[in-house]
Amino acid sequence: MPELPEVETVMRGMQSALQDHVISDVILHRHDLRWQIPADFRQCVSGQTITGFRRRGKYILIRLSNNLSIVLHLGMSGRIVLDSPATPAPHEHVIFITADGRRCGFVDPRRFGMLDLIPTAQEDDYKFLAGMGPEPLEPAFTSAVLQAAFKGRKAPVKTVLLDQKTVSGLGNIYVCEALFRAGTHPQTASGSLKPREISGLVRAIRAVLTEAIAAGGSSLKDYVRPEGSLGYFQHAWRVYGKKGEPCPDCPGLPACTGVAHLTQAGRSTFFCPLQQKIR
DNA sequence: AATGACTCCTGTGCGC
DNA sequence: TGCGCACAGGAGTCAT
Repeated sequence: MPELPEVETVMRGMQSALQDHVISDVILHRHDLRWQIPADFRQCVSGQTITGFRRRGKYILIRLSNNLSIVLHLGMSGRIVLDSPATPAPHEHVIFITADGRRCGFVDPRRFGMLDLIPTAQEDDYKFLAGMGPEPLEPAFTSAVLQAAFKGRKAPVKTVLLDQKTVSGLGNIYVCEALFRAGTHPQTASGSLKPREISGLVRAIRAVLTEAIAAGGSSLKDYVRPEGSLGYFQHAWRVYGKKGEPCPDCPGLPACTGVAHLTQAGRSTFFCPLQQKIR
C-alpha cells in the first residue's frame, strides 16, 4: 500500500507531468471519499496553474496559483493514472483535465483516500499535518528525536513507529522491514530500547526508504506508478508477507525457524525470531 | 497521557 | 463451479 516511497514516487511522477500546467477543469464523479470533497473544489481549482508539489508524510500537497493547496492522500488503494482514457475507469472518482488536454485520474476502489483544499500558507497548520512527526529522510529525524519519542513508552516499537506522530510516512510494510534490518524485535517495549539500538533503527529506516524510492515505489497489487508502470520494490522485501520462508539473514542456520507472523494492534507483523530478539 | 478497539471500503483469495 | 467469509491496511475517532 502507498507508504512514503510510493507517495514520493507518485508525487514525482505528477510533478514531471503537471508542474506549471493549467487545470482547465475537474470532473468529480463522487464527493464522498473518506471525507467529503469540498463543495467548491471544482470552482476553486479550475483555471489555476499548478505551481509546485510537496510531500508531507503520506500526503501530497499540490500548490495552485491562487495560493490554495490541494491535499491528496491515497489511502490504501488510491492511485494516480496519467492520461486516463475518456471513459472513466472503475472507481475513477476525480479527473483533473489540463489546458493541453491531459487527463489525470484519481482511482481509489476502497475510498480511504482524501482530497481537500487549504490555503498554501497554512499547510503546516492543517489538522491532519499539524503534530505529525519528522520526515524520516530529513536531518531533523535523529536518534535523539526518536529516543525522546520512545522515552517512557511501554507500547511495542512496531506500534509506535506506525504512529505518524512519531515519524511520518512509515506504514506496516516498511516498519516490518526496518525492524528486521535493525535486528529489533517488534514487540520490544519502545522505552526499553538502548540508544545504540535506536540509532541502528534510524539508519535502518533511512536505508529501507531510500532504497524503496530508488526502486520506484512498491506495488502490492493495486499501486500503479504515474507513468502507468508497476513498481517493483516488493521483490526486495525481506520479511513482509514471507511467513514460513527462510530468513534471508540466517541461511542454513539450524536454529532459524523461518519468518514468523504475529498480529499487533490488528496488523500483521513479520519478523525473524532468531535475528530479532527482545533485549 | 497512553493505549487499543473500532470504523470506513472493496477486491482478493481461501475453504468448503 | 460457486458461494461466503476472513483478510488486507491508513489513520482518525472514540473508549478505556
